Amino acid sequence: MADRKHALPVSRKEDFSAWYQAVTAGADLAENACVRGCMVIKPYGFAIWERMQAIMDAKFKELGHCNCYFPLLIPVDLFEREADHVAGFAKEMAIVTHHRLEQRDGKLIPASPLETPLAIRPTSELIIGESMSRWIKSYRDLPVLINQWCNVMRWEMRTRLFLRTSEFLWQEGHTAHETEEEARKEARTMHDVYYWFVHDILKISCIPGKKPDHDRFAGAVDTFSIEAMMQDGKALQAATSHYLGQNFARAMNIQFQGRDDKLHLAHTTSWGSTTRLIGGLIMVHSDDDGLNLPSEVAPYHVVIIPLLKGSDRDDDIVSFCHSIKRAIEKSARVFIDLKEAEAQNKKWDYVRKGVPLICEIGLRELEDQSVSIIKRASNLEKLRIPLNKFEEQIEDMLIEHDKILQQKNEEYFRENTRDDIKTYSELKELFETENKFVIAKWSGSQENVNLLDEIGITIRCIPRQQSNAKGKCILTNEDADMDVILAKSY
RNA sequence: CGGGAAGUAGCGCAGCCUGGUAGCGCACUUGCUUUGGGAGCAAGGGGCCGGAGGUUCAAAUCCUCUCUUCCCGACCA
Repeated sequence: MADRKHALPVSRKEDFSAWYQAVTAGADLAENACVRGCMVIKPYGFAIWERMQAIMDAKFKELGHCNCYFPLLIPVDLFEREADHVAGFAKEMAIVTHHRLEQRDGKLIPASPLETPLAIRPTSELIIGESMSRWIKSYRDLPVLINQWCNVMRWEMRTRLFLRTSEFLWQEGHTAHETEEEARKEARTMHDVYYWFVHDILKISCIPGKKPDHDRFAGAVDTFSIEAMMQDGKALQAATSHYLGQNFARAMNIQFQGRDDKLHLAHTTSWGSTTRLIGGLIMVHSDDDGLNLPSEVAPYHVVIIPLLKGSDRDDDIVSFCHSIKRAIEKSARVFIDLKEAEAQNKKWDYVRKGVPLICEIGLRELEDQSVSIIKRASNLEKLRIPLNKFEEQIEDMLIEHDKILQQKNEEYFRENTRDDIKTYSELKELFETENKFVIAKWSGSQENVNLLDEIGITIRCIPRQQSNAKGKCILTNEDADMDVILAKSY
């Protein structure tokens, strides 16, 4: 099919970055807003986010978390309480300093300065901790397990739709526990939840692991992440969970009276995942025809396009489309596109939108009660089957769709992961021409970590799954037995 | 925030050097034709050329400032 015309004007191979933008625009997911660094998430893109939310939210609740909502604005002096935390976020903080506009010479000028400037939340550990400190008196009040779905703002220098925008949507879970063990278990559990979501739901091959010390969340004791490989070989951090120790409890005075009658600081965690996951989906599963969506998060599983010719059979064709919808809607989200437009153009639009199964229904299908199907994940392979078979097979077809996406990505992941790079010079040489995931040994020493900076590589994580084999550190050549993943990252 | 490029109709671009009433392709509207694979012909609609200032009789075009986007760095989910 190499000679087939593709649905996008630019391929992954030609220009990955332009391709990414073409997929995003072609699927009508989002666009740049008139505000610097911010995006407008359009209906189809937001529908994907809503699917993600629904799935994760149900899982969080199943695990005992409750949703709530905290203010967008955080008094700046709260940040003075946690030194590492401020250090991490200060540079990208947006601050509200005034509360009033006045008109001067036809221009609006901020007028009344605030006594205490307010930060637009970059994350909510502090303001949630402030509440927790009042909620928690006794060990009987623990654990506190909460989550919020909201927006946050980080003033990034360089932005890209979904991957890095000044404002983005996310969920942030915050929990407080009686013991370190319990809090560590929570951070680990949520790390598992994210792995499940990214791997099992989004069908993205990824590595769960711990961040090296120099790359932890600002104020955390341990940070865990999910590292996924994009189709240009770069790593994308897909979700993180943190064990915060007693750092935030100390800063915000989250104390409780324990079983021993004494006062103790709580152990807290936080964990988050963002609309960046959509960027990850795009860069993992899309191809030169556009987006490709795993069924769990696809707004529509099946789109039916009637082929109408302005004849007296048109009504019959449309009713047949409704029969098809009724036959399969128990097992699939179905949309009949009745918009007056060229059927061919609609077809290519839905190809770009990554709809798993696109059905074209005209006179022929009406005559013999069959369905013509284009399988998005199988290089637009076409087949025609009787409606009753379609009804029987729809679930299997979606499972097959997901399997194809998963297998393609697994294969790519496998082919682009190297475990044979043993020395820094080999590493340097490799990354001069290619982007790969490299599994190598690291001593854990901060010494020579700057060598990685020089070649634009980072230690993505210390994978949870360790080989336990002995070897030499790729940076210092000392004996080392810890495996790490090295890669370029987004 | 440093280095580079670009902003002209919804999208992609030409025009700018050498100032003189704003163009092309796609998309959109209408009509006719076509019709199982991203249609053809014809007629239309849509832009004070990113914004502000300056030079000039006259600015899309020259000058200054500014905003935004894209690419390469640094920073980050």
